[in-house]
Amino acid sequence: MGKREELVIYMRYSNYFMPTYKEVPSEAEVISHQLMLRAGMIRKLTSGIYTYLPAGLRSIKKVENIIREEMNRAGAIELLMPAVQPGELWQESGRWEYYGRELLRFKDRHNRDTCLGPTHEEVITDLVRKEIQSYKQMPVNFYQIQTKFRDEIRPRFGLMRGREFIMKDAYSFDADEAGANRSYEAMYEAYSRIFQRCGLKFRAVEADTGAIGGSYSHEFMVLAETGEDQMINCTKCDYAANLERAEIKGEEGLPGPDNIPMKPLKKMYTPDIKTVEEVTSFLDISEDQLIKTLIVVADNEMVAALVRGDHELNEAKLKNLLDAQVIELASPEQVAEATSAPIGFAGPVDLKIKMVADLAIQGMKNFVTGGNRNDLHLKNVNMGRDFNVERFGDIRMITSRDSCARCGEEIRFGRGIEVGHVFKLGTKYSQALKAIFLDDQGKESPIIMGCYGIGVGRTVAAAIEQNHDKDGIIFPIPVSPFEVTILPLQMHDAAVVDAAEKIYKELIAHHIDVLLDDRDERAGVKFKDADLVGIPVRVTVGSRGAKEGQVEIKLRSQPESINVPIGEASAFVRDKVKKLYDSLK
RNA sequence: CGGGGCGUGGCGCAGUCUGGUAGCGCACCUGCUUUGGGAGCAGGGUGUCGGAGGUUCAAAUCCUCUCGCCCCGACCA
Repeated sequence: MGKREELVIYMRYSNYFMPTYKEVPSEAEVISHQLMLRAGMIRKLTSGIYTYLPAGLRSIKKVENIIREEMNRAGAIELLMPAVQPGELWQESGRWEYYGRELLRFKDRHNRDTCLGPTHEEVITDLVRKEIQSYKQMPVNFYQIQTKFRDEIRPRFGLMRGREFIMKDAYSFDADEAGANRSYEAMYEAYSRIFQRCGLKFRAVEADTGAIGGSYSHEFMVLAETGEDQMINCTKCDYAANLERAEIKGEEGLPGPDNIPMKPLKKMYTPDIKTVEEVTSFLDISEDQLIKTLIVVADNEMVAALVRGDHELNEAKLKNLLDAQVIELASPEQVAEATSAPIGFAGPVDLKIKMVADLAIQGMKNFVTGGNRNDLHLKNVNMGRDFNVERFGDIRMITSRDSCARCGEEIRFGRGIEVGHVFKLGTKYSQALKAIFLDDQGKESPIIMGCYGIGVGRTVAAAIEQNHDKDGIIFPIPVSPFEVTILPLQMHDAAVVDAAEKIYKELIAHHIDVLLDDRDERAGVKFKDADLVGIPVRVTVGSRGAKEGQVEIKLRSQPESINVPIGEASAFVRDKVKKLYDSLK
């Protein structure tokens, strides 16, 4: 940072703007949201849309700068794309229809379809197809830090899930698979460094690729109980995945022993018995002797998905297995149409639509299913004899009884906040938008892409979620709006004010971000605010100490404080600051 | 989009059922005292009761419509 002198005046609390709340605003549910409001970092304008107040903006900028440094170090090049985008491009990529209602669309004065960019694959690919023709121009990786807009169904948790938010997005372009993999690895490494430097406890987990599409991806999850995403990790090896993606591999996936004889099929009268619980208790069987038949609509085609009674369907996995764009559970009317029975009585026997089954079902014999007729279930149903499925696949949610898909050891469930996501996109967008290059043989191929996002505001929120106590935020120093705060407790005592000013000026001269709380407030108020905002290093200057030439230095993260002579305070503080940074390397 | 809830001073809320001059705490302003963990006393200002329409002698309160926000669900980086 340059121009330190200009900042000096702004770092006096009396000239600053950091309006704090004593009370918890009722609208805030999670701790990071409450604390950011209370600490005067953000204010809401409307649902999911926030103003970053000066202190909040400082934190945001700190994260942005860390991202910038690491992206640049990884060889990515910064640019800035427009927030407003022509619908035409989205129609060309096919996402105008598939992106859904989060894409905020409107018409300009010429009645042209227009949208606010929720992401920038289309725009960057359009740029690249116009500018890059040869393998010699690659690899290249462009990134930007920019405001995105996604018209979320339900914004919540402050900056954690806003509609308007700041995101770093990067897009890599390579001439071959090996290069694309290197680009991906470089971003994976950069992300690890970024979150490490932000002082976050995080984990990279394998993830589903979702609406953006593509072939391979990792999510960077900040570990937090209040996280919106569930994930699993192996207690032994380093396998970790989000719940949608978590693979299941076990002996149950193998065909069962052939020596269990098939019993004759039996019809069971089950009046108004619909749910798995009702059926199993009515027929006195365990849940794993039952097969659930779930009817879904995959790209307008009805498909039946079979999973064991005690298992849950994983729609993301099913979507991938079926290679579908959109998948949703069928409505009661659609279920009735497909099974000629109300919901609760669907079964695979004599079902006319496409059927796929979970791997866990392969070994099952003599199980119970719905009978495709009101109040009817079937007992002793067997695959092969009574019905056949088109294919088997891993289409269920992982459970705590499952073991690690890689090494077979125990897995653990946890929650996290997704702060970053890296995708290997492949050629999905380059093909759709015709971003073609000539290789060294003079042959045309689509460029191989990757895309890489980081939620900047979400990263700040996640840091707070992970670092706070009953008094407020305990900022990791790289993310804190200020590195140091000085509290002169008696503004009418010249010795106190002089000592505080002296230390303040010395720290400024040494390029430390310091906030001097020169308000004419009582000591308690200054302490409470300093704790609430979570500035990592606190210098307290009181009358008694000043008379003896001492000030008190305390870390926000530690309970104890230490007295230091006024003349040594600046050097002592700078050393503390350095150590706090060093601890995150 | 479905279900639930809430809109009363800057913030947190009471008052609404049972209509009758709009209140409390915090914050804010003035004065005095106080002064190392969100001070005390005294005085003061602060409201289109989300908006529109209706019922009524009279509406924050009852009725209709509408807007906004929050929570749960589906969905999603």
